[in-house]
Amino acid sequence: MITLAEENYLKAILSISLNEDGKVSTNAIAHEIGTSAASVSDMLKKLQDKKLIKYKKYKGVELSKSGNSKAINILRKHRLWETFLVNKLAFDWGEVHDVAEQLEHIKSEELVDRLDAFLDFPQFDPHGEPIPTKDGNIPKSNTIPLNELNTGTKGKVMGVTLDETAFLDYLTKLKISIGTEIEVLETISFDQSLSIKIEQQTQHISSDVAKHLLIKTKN
Amino acid sequence: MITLAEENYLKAILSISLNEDGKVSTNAIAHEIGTSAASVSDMLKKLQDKKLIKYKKYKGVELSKSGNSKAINILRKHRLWETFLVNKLAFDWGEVHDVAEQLEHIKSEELVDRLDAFLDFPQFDPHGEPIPTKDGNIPKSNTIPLNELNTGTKGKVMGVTLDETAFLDYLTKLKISIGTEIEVLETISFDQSLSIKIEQQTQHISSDVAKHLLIKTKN
DNA sequence: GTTTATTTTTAGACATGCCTAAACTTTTAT
DNA sequence: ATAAAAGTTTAGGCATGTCTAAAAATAAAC
Repeated sequence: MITLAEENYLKAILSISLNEDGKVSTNAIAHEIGTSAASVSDMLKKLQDKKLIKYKKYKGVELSKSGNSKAINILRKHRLWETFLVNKLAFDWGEVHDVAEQLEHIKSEELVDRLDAFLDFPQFDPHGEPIPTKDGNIPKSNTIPLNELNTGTKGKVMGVTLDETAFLDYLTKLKISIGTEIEVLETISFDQSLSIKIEQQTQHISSDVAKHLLIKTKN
Repeated sequence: MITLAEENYLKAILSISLNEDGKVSTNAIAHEIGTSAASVSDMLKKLQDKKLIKYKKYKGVELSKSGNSKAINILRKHRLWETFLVNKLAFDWGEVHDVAEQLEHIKSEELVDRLDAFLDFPQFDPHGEPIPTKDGNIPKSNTIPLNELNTGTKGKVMGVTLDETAFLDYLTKLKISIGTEIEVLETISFDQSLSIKIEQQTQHISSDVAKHLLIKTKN
């Protein structure tokens, strides 16, 4: 039986792996989970014993085959529940993360399958993030982060890659949501910040914000 | 913060209180939860410290005001989730209990409110059991257990008061579900078993089964 | 009203998952 | 190439919630 804490570690390792390549460091996991490096070391030993990760002391960690499929399944459940909360219960996209963090640990394959069907087998969650399929595939969408767009390019916001209330609330303030049309007016080479046009208005955003916005360009 | 284990103890105490009156014994709780009396004793001390129960050593236990409202809220969540699973996800009524046992611990008042609205504020769950309202009221239905009906009486099954797979599967086999019309043909005084008519068929059931079937008589 | 049986509580242990402080590796800088 | 810095692991502790075995309190039986 896998515990709640173990599931959270697997999810954290997957989440870090998706953003950067190579082995995942103890500190990165500690930062992601909000715990001490010592606690992470403890847990890595346990996950190693259960063959959920590949781990050599001081050398970082990666998910094993079974650990990866478990982690992807948690991600799948998280994103399906977020979709449910927004599409069926009319939650705001900034409000759903914490509840989905709890719901993702409910154990019932039947429940997930039926929820998936109830939602009409969505491919992307309310933030535009791909929902892994039952067999572990992660749908690809041909989008690129806003900060990689050339000046003058127009496109549509297809998703965000950060699921934090503060970030999502800021987007709401900027009148940015899924589907919003954006044009890159200027990129400041000094700090990679961007001037963009949203609904006839000019806004200026940092590269930190831009890199978490997934854009589909018109071509 | 209330822990998962504490919630389960409160729920168990409430559940026992609803079936029999007077203080709840340590053994009864141990039996309900499936743990040892020693563990129950330990936990009762903790619940006492948190003022969730009224407890004197060796003298049994009852819920405090705040403990009662917390327990009723868990019951409310359990029954709302069961309703969701059956009405929206098309689960069978015998399959939902274990999943609802997990879902009932999700912490979000907003979620419960929205779920309630999404389900159109149901008063009874799929087993016919009353769903406590947000303010803690438990709706009454004018039903009586089948074993208390007089011979010759006709009525309709409005609910069951036992949420066990084996019991619910047996009912399915007898073709008994919510709404089924039943007539009491004969009661055997020796063992209180009953002959009943269901959909033109005569069946014989034990008093153990009959007492868990809630009937609304035609009058 | 004792004695016996039952129920309940305490005592001592154990697993999980977290912590801080100290020790040990690896990496970086000079 | 060695010293300093950064990262990681171990050691020892603590809280939660469980267990078994033994002690204490209550209830039942004679």
